[in-house]
Amino acid sequence: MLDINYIREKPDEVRDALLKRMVDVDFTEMLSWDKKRRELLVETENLKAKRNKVSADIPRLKKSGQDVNPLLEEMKQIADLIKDQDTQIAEYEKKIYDFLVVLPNIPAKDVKAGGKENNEVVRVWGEKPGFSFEPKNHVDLVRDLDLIDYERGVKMGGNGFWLYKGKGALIEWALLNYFIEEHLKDGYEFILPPHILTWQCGYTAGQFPKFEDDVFSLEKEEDAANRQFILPTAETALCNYYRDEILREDELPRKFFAYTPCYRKEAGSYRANERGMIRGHQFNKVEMFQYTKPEDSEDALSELVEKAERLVQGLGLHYRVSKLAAGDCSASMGKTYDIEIWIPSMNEYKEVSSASNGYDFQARRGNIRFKREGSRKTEFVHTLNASGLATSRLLPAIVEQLQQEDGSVLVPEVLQKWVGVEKIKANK
RNA sequence: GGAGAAGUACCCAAGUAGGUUGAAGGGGACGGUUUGCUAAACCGUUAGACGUCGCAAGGCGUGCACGAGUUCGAAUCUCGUCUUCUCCGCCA
Repeated sequence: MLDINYIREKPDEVRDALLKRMVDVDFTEMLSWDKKRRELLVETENLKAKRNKVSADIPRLKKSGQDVNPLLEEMKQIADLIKDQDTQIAEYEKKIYDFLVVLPNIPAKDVKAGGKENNEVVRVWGEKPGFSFEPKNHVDLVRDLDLIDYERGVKMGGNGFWLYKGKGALIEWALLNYFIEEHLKDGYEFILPPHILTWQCGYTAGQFPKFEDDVFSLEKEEDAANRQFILPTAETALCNYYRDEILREDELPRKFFAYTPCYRKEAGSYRANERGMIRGHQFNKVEMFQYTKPEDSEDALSELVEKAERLVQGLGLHYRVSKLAAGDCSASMGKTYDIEIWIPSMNEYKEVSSASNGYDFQARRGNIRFKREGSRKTEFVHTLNASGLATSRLLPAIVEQLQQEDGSVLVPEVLQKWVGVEKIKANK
């Protein structure tokens, strides 16, 4: 949620910033509602002050034997007036809320305007593997090596699902263990959150109300706040850990990570070139999350990117880091770096981690604040998240980048203690 | 799923024939006195938060789980919701 005070003071600045995301917003009408609301509010609060005063007087006057009936009559009218104005105020508030709630975050100053095409590669690690033979794509590789079963996955879950088996399941599990081990080393706290969340969680994270159609919802409850859905990323859960709480300065930064499967509808995003495990309705991910003081969030973002990079480096896979243009950042985020892994058969880099600074956007929605030592004021914290990492695209990258001429695949050294072998060979 | 009970500030907890409760009292925390230091004792402070007006000092409004309602006036009465606990049922 954007700060209405900021919009009030610098509407043009906010407008220009959102234009970088190609979102054109005219605040004129909204600000007129805001003005009207505050005028009404002042009036109504004065009436309430009077009501409070008179209501306190009444028992006293009664005691002294005075006739209070005319006063009661007058107060009745004031009560009606208050009620009427409260309703009007609520209407304005609703309109303002509806207007603001769908607006995305303001991009950071150093983020480029425009969409995807303006993303900027800031770093490349390793090199594209050169093959002296005809390399296979991951769909064939995982089938030949018996790591993934697409057909039976679809039989069980329908289109968009697969299942891991044997060494495939072991590699997947090894990846998760590897991530967990690294995050623990860095002092992050391990969380296993609920996989079903209330609507409020999605709201805080900034996914709702705009992107409700992207998640799997459970049966609809009439009461919006109690509606539940299956989480699309652990960020949605971790972002709500401190919802409606006030932290002490010395509690920050807070660093968490969580493992959960991620469930997404991905409606309409199927493309022929995304067969295999590039995009499915369910994938595994370890997610990092930080709550920081405002002045620390830039450094925290660097830390998260670095951590995610180190994980990929540990696997020995070629990747690059892109700084996303404003329009390609997700709605809640003001700055995002993607770590993209090389998938040889697709001749493309695919995101395996997205590290973002949400600044105070989510904190405002979730009312997550902190208080500085010795200060009475509260301030919003900053929230950051980064995948560390998503696995469903790592397995394809591993098998494709590390495939050998004989059709086998090398197991990255860091995973060997869990997988139990150095190389996966076809059974046949 | 069924039946009961409960939800008051950091914690515990009083408070129902609606009206000086702008929520008692305790604990804790913080400050002070005493002390070589600590403890104890004693004295004092402690509703936070949000909104709004104001250059400011400060004023006003809202707040007793949440949301509606009744009333001139609600922690207190009515309705709905949520959460927790106990018991029963079902079940991995």
